[in-house]
Amino acid sequence: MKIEEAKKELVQNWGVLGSQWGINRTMSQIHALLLVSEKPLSTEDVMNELTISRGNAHTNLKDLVEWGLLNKTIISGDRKEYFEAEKDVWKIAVTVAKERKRRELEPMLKAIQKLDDELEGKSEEALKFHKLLKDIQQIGAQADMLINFMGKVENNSFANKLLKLVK
Amino acid sequence: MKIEEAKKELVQNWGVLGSQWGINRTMSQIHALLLVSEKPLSTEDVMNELTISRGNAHTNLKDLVEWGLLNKTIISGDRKEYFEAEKDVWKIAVTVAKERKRRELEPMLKAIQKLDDELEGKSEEALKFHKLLKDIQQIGAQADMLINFMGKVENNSFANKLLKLVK
DNA sequence: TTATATTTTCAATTTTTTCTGAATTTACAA
DNA sequence: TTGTAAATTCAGAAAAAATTGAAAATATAA
Repeated sequence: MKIEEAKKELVQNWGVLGSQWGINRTMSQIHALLLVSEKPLSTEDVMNELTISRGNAHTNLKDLVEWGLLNKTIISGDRKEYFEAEKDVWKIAVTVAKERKRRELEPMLKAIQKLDDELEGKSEEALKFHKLLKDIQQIGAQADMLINFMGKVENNSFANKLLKLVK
Repeated sequence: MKIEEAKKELVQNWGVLGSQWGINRTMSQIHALLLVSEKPLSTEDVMNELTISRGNAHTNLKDLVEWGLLNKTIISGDRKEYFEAEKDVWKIAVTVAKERKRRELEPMLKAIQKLDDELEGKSEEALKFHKLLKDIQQIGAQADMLINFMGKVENNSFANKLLKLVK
């Protein structure tokens, strides 16, 4: 298989995976496209590569920058903006984990805390429900620790420690 | 806040979280409903609690059983099927992680393996792309180890080891 | 400045996903 | 068996999400 074809397939697969995990397919595809691109691409390049509209390309590029997965770059003598992706897959994983925690998990955990604070009654049912809320929070806290740890170490260091942990 | 109201809110929040992570909102809500329910519920109960149609309730209950998050139970002298949820939040987390890995991550990793196997050329570009594929696979392998480990230990044991790891 | 290239916005449209509800099938008690 | 309650299916409807494309705003080189 030619490299161009292989890259196209990766972009497709990445798009599918994203959509299964609640991330807009185009956004994942743009991310993959820039991940495999040797050089920064302009909005126009992205439009052409993925055959999508200007508005769509623009919105998703902007979102990816907000996620911290892309950077804007300037090419001197060129008026256009260019985008390039973080290429370190470990860093990408950490960034995505942190962002999803911040955007989606944390609001949920806050809501649970609020529920627990406001919960009335001392019935057995109330106690069970309280325990459920605490259990969910505990798992949230563990995920948090894990993500923080991931953010602090390099990939290989994480792999080593994980290996020891598993044994 | 009354317990019934608190439970309803949890069901709503759970639904939102699910939809953000690519899981149909109704499915998450049904799961939460059974998670906070003191007793098994029938399809009819679920329809009434969430004000959804029979078809919708049926399909999502079936899917939840396939995910391993619900069990069918029989109440003697009653012709209806009842459903009850696994209540151990740690086990739920492990089940969800395993299922998502099996259904979504593994197909992606297989596709990547295939791409790598079939990749032609020894150009610098090809080597870089090859490295990218390997890096993605490596992270997949780490996620796999982590999930397996989670499946083997209890929640508190995991928390302890994680704590040591982080230090 | 000014002309124009580029970016941004967003109402309307298209696509995808989810849901409904009635018809069909299946399972059970008598 | 037979009658009926419950489970299952699925075509069409509704809702939600994504996308388009053109108009407006902004930025830059000359």
